[in-house]
Amino acid sequence: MYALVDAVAFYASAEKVFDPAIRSKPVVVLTNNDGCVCAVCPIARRLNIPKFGPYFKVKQLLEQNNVVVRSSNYELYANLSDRMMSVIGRFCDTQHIYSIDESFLHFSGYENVVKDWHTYGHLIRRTVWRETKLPVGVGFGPTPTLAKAANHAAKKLTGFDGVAVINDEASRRAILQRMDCQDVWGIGKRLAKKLKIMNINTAWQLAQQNPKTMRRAFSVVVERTVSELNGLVCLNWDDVRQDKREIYSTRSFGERIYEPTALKTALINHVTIVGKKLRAQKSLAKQLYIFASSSSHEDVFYKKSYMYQFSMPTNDTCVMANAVSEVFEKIYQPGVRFYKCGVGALELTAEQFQQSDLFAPQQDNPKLMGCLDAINTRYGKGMLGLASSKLNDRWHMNRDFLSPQYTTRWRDIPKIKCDL
DNA sequence: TCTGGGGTCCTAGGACCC
DNA sequence: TCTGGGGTCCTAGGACCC
Repeated sequence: MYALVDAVAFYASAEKVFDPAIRSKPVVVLTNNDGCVCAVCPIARRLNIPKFGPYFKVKQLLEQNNVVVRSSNYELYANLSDRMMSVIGRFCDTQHIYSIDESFLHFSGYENVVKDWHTYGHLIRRTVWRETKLPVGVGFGPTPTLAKAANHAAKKLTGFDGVAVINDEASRRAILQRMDCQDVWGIGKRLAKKLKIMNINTAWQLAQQNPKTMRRAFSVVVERTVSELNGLVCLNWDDVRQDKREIYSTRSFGERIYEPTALKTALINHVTIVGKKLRAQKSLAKQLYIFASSSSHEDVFYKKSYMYQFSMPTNDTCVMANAVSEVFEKIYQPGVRFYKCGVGALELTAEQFQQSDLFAPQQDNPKLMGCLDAINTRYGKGMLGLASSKLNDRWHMNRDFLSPQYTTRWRDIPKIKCDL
């Protein structure tokens, strides 16, 4: 049995944790630079605000309805996510954290431990709420895709109250018949449209298709989805949590930038993030993709990228920063209103298989990187970094509606007034 | 006045080579 | 006169997810 546990509108719910005054109000959270709406709490959902629609287009609607608007407070969300995940992890000995607010649980050998999945799901929900004040939905199913479907039912369909279980033919049918294809994990807008033409509208109808036919018509991914909907596990536990094959860090700027130093500083910061993620996964990159662009909404769209080949795979931030410096002139062009940039690590290999090269000019320094990571873990990120990442930080994001970092910054810790 | 997220995986198609 | 393959590498962009 698999379970998928995730938070209801996580970012919006996280904003409510330390601010009880807004718990009964409609709340939305914006993406980086306050660009789009990315989380809509259940109360605000009634206003039909499009998720990932640009903020400026719904600003008026939000104001008219007294919706509380917040910028993304990643420091807060990351910390609350850690707390939530550790509570959920107590309910199963194999947990896989799939995203900031979702985790899969794999129950193997629990037949005699858990008598009733509904009761167990409600226990998880109650415990997470009591200990973190975050509302979660819990879905159980015999495959990861069915657990996802049950989770969807738990949160979106009437009559489920936060927990749904697919554990026999009747429950599978009841839930899949009430779900659109597009609500199935792995079926997006485009595929749903094509399926509709074939007169496949509900998840149940999709499950009735022949997997081999679906493979021919679409891809192996759709074939697997259909099989999973029928209770055949295709995404095994190792697949679900296998290492990433690409690691990116990209970001748009708070304001357009023109200066080379500012752009270069931003790129070095991205390299720092990618390096850290690579080392966390114990991977090395053979290639580094480096790009910068103007806005795609601009009349003339400018984008330049460069694929850097390392002489041997690396996860050393200094080596990667040198690569950025080396190719920077090929990417920067004076006069361009730069809007976005980033780097990606590609062609990843495992650290344990590193082949050293006596004559390589490239100098990796794993000890230095280990020390860097240890210091930043201990004293907060950004405590120790490359000088070139601090030269000019005019490119920082806009976060006009930011809440305090209640749990990660001393001066933001909530104070309780006590008049005796 | 201006404003439009970020990450990962996959594939079609172009360029180049023999 | 008419015809002309296959592999590799790289890139841009599609598709999906949260």
